[in-house]
Amino acid sequence: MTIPPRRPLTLRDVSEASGVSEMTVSRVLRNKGDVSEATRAKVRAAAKKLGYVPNRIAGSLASSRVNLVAVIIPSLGNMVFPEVLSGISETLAGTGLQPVFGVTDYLPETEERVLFEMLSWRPSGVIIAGLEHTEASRAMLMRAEIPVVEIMDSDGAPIDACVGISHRRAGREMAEAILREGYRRIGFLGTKMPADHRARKRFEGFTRHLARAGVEIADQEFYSGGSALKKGREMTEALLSRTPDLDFLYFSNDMIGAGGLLWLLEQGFDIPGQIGLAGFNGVELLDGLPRQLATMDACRREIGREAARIIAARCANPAEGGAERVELTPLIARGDTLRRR
Amino acid sequence: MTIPPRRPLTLRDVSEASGVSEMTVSRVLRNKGDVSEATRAKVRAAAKKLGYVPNRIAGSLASSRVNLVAVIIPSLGNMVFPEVLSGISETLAGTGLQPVFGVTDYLPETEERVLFEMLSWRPSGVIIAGLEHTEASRAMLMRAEIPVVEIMDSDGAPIDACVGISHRRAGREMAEAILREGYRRIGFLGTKMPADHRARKRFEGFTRHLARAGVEIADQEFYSGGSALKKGREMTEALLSRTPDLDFLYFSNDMIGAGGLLWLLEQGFDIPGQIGLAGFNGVELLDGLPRQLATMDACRREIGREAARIIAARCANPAEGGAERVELTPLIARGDTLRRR
DNA sequence: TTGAAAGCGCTAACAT
DNA sequence: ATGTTAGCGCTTTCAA
Repeated sequence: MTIPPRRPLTLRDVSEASGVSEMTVSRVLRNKGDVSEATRAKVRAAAKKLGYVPNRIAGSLASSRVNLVAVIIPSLGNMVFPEVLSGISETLAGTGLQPVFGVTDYLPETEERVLFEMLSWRPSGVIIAGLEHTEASRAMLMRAEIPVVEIMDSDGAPIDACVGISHRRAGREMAEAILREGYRRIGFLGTKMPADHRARKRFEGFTRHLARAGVEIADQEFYSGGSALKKGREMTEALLSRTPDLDFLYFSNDMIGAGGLLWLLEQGFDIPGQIGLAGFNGVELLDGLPRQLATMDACRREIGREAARIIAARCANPAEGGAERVELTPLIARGDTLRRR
Repeated sequence: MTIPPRRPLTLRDVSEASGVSEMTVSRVLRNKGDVSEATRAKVRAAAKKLGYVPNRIAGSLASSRVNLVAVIIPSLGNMVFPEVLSGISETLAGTGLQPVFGVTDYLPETEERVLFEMLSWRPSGVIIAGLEHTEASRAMLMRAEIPVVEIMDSDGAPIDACVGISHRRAGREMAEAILREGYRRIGFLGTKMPADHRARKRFEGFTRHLARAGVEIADQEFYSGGSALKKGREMTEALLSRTPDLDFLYFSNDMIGAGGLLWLLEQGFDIPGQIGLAGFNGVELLDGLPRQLATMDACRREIGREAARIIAARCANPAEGGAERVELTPLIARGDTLRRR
């Protein structure tokens, strides 16, 4: 019985154990170059027996190739980002590339720090949420000379590639749909998050279209922190007790929309006759509600997939392929809460 | 105006731009060793102006120190793991350590692959969900000579440290509480996931205690995939139409419990008189439901914090500190759905 | 307080 | 098909 070493194993250990040169061992373990079947078998056996785990730090330094893709998102707290991440993992799975996640909490300075931290590992690409970054962050991304895909949003000027939806347009289309159904006394419920640029843009697109039709938001309510479902209830109650004649509530996300819906149903409101509702995101959760909340699909998984596809393609062939711009089209799902006519 | 270089900047570039030796530049950027204030300033200015991002691959190879902590979890799809991750990030934030997440989809072979992948980056520690792993995974973890914390579960033999709750006990305590309230015709609703060992253990603890009291599960229903809220509804309906005399439903997670609760309320059931309900996890979402579902807090954030604390401590002082075992105590929250008496 | 030399564990490029 | 050599960009160690 051999005594297990106190230090991590190296190629040399496998080389000695198998009687094959380090270089050939390296080739076998990477499936690179021609190695006879006999040698491969010897090496594989030795590596397995020893429990050798290659040192990618050394490998990456030597080859100046890193199989990591940095993925930077604002939050894990709501269900929107996990789905984007799934789309990314799923698509990257077959490519040898590995996603590494970083979370910014919607703070630009944190984003900057996380980005610096990740770039210091010299990843093969970056997928980052949003188009708004600090000057320093933009500078880092531009200097990095690697594919960068900004996701979720297409209203603005991307650094490189971009996959997302237009939130201004999403807001506008929802406004159109609401007006078309004949609603006029419209309330808005959202988050108190100046740094959530996508929510802000939806709001802008929404109010702008209303204004064009001569309609103004009749009342609004904002929240931060806590259970979104509960906040949705509370805000809805507050809004309606202050402005009882509202005939429509536009929620900036489905979770608060669901809370509002539950509360209104309990109170015996006639939906969508007396009051209509809409949220945003198209989360799976809505399927289980007593009524189908109207919403707009944010194409989350699709965005993840596309972004990963772009990164993978650029990594496989760095020469070709310019800065792709993919604008996805989110469709309104009218559900049961947006059909007055 | 200088022409930006086509290759990533190195220490040497900063050295040349600042007129300070590479070694001293390295010291400044790491805040290590004594360097005069004047030199520091020169170096900092040069690094900032050039937009230098250190190469951690080279740094880690040279120092054989890596600031990464591998975090391996089964899924991001439900809200249980994101909260664990938050606890970890939060606690690691001040330590210079950086979490890197990997997802296994509840597949042992995927776990093995992800683990291998992560260990090849020579992380400073591993946090991994569960106590059940393949032989190869266990072997890798043991050879790695780094702190390993298995989380979420304490029913079993950990490889090294361990932070979690006893799911058998959680199941047993819920059974006790249900029986104590006088319920006897009990239905169980859960997931079709043989690899979800924690759900399995809760189920075992639950049925075992019932058996001791001479009670058997009257009926059960399992699901996989889809919106958990919706599945909760559907399963509840199916179960009650098959076995109408049930007086209690134990759901293996809060999301399906919430679905069941909503359906029962719509049908006009008297809760908790006619039928009682309980879930598991203590998710924030429950706060916004029309009634407070009884549940058991799985201490998710706390588990993340503790695990991170252990890793950080062991990294700071590798000598001392054996394999800590932390068993947290999940408390029953009776809510509105578990109080017949 | 600063610098020079050696080498971390691997792989590219070039032998053989 | 296999081996040899020379680094990758940084930090450790030792010297000045």
